[in-house]
Amino acid sequence: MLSERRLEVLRAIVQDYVGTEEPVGSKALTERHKLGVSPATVRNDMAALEDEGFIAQPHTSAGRIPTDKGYRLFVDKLAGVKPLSAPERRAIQNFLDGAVDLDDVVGRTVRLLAQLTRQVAVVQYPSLTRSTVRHVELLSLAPARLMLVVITDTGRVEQRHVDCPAPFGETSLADLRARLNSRVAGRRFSDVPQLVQDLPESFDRDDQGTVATVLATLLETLVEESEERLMIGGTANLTRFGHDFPLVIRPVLEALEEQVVLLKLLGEAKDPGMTVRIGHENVHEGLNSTSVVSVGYGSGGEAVAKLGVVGPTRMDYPGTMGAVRAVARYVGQILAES
Amino acid sequence: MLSERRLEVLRAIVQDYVGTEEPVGSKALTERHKLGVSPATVRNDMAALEDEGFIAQPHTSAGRIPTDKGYRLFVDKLAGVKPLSAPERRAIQNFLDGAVDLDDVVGRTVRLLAQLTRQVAVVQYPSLTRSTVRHVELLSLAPARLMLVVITDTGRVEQRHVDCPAPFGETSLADLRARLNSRVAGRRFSDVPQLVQDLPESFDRDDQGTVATVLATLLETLVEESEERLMIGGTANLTRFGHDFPLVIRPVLEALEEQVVLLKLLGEAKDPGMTVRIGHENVHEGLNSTSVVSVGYGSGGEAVAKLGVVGPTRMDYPGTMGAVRAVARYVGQILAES
DNA sequence: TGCTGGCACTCGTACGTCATGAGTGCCAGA
DNA sequence: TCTGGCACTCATGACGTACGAGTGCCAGCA
Repeated sequence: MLSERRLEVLRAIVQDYVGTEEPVGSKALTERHKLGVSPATVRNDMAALEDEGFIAQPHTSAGRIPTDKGYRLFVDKLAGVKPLSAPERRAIQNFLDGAVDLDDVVGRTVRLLAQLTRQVAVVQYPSLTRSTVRHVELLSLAPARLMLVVITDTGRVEQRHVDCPAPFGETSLADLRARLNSRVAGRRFSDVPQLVQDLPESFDRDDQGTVATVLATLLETLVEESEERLMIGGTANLTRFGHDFPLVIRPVLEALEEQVVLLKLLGEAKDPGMTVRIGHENVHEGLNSTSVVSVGYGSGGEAVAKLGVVGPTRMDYPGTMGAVRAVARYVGQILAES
Repeated sequence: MLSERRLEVLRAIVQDYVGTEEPVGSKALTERHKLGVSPATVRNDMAALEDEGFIAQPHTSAGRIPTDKGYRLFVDKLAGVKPLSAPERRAIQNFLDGAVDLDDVVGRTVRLLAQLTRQVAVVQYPSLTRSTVRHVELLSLAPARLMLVVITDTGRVEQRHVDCPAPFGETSLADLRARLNSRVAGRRFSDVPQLVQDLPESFDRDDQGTVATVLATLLETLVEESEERLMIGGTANLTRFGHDFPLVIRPVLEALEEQVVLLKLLGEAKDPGMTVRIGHENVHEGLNSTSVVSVGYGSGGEAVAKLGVVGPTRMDYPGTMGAVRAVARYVGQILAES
């Protein structure tokens, strides 16, 4: 087990390195922190920390930098979550309050998060499957062509075209619309498949095909992965990655463009609270030199989606975690109000 | 006026520089192109081209690179638009045909354009004001709370909450919905303000306030600039900008994050055909080292929005212009079908 | 047993020198 | 008007050197 002081040394190394972006040596450490011991002692501690794999040397005669394992220990044991200041909190609320619709909420959230953390922000739209149905609308575009619009309690709107196997009258349409809504409105999306299962049977034979097609389209919109959407922002902050950034930035940008990768990234987080993935803990290779801080958010007690930031492993973890948590809370509030 | 051969020299310089990313000298030029004259002659031509401001030297003993003015001449006089190959065209069509809704169409278009041009792609959603209304839907969320959903012929869906000054009954709601649709369905959005102007008068006094509020919200969604949306992609291609890219990439990423800047960029293009803005021709400073190729697209004869790419001034103009034009055409087709 | 000062050693960085060669401008001659 | 020749410029890369930050180790001390 590492002694109290060695942990203190690790904390000091992480803090200094995050601040300066440069390997930190024993002398500089004793000067900037009141460790109460000499550089020589710190050197011994550093050697021990290096043996354990918490820090590393870029090259022989340089200072130490934390490894992923070192950051992990720092996040788990040595640092808390830094709460935002009151003015910051007020700014968040003011900024989010002006949103007019869901796209606007998500867009503002992304910008806010990117600005607060000075990193790349990722915000997932509220999941359909974890939301409840507010309304299902059916419109006739042509005799055998319908438009299906689904609206959730979180303000999300999805629409699909439906090509009917046979012409579908206005009365049948009104009928289907009414019955559909009476069954699913207010219910959770995940329950919809069962709730509508036997619906076609109660229609005229002529209309059964169309009803079945409509329902099939409805269920299609709920398929996991294809129903997920997200928005990213603050990519300009990638330029703050460090000196070696030309090599690092490309795979990160590529990863950020693949929705699938990002969804996995956010989805991986099984913990209902905040999740921090550091460097190689990220499965995706392109993100091996980044850390991801993510958390669920929701209008009620339950999370309907996730949001987070992607930054260099050398990031201000307490501050970032504080900002992510605070933003998630306010977004949840906004959604609940709408 | 520049002689025929000097123009030929400029064309050769542009082509070589775009290919190699390195300043091109007189000797290399005569070797790679059949100009029929010696390097010394080419040197004289180059000196003339430099006097006219079409090319420049990074430093004394280096080759020449085209200036913005040089590229401009190249685009205007020396190069055509390179049509895509048949397989490429087929690939475009196949890829776009799979889209399920407008978001999907725009998303696919962005990815396609980024992939074809290997540059950053920007696609604007069909403008509301230039589309026609397919349907307006009103839903009751609470006694004094409505949701307004607007659907366009291009498949775009916008929704807004409406807080009513007084409770609004189901029958009034159905009434308003029907009257609203009979007036505006199939009409152009830009005509909507006049078409609904006198609508409140025909309602009971109790409901007039609510009707007015609904109409105000409807008109709000049509306000220019706030109604515009767009999607970008292919930012990973920014890493192909060149050696000096760390300095260049940041302002570009920042510009790309500001919708306003991008909308201006696309909107600036007054020409109904393709527009090319080279380097400093872009008003926004961050984009001074980029070129923007943009073009309008639409379901009918008229453009409902624009799309384009942002890349280094040193880009393959004929190829890029060909790809942009082809994609715009196919997107127009897809929208017309939906 | 743990801390400290001292000391030799490593090695990345900065700097100055120098040779190389690509590329130019200019000029005289065809 | 084009061409070959020639002197000149200057960025680039290789090489050697000095510097200094930082380390590991050891002997001495509490």
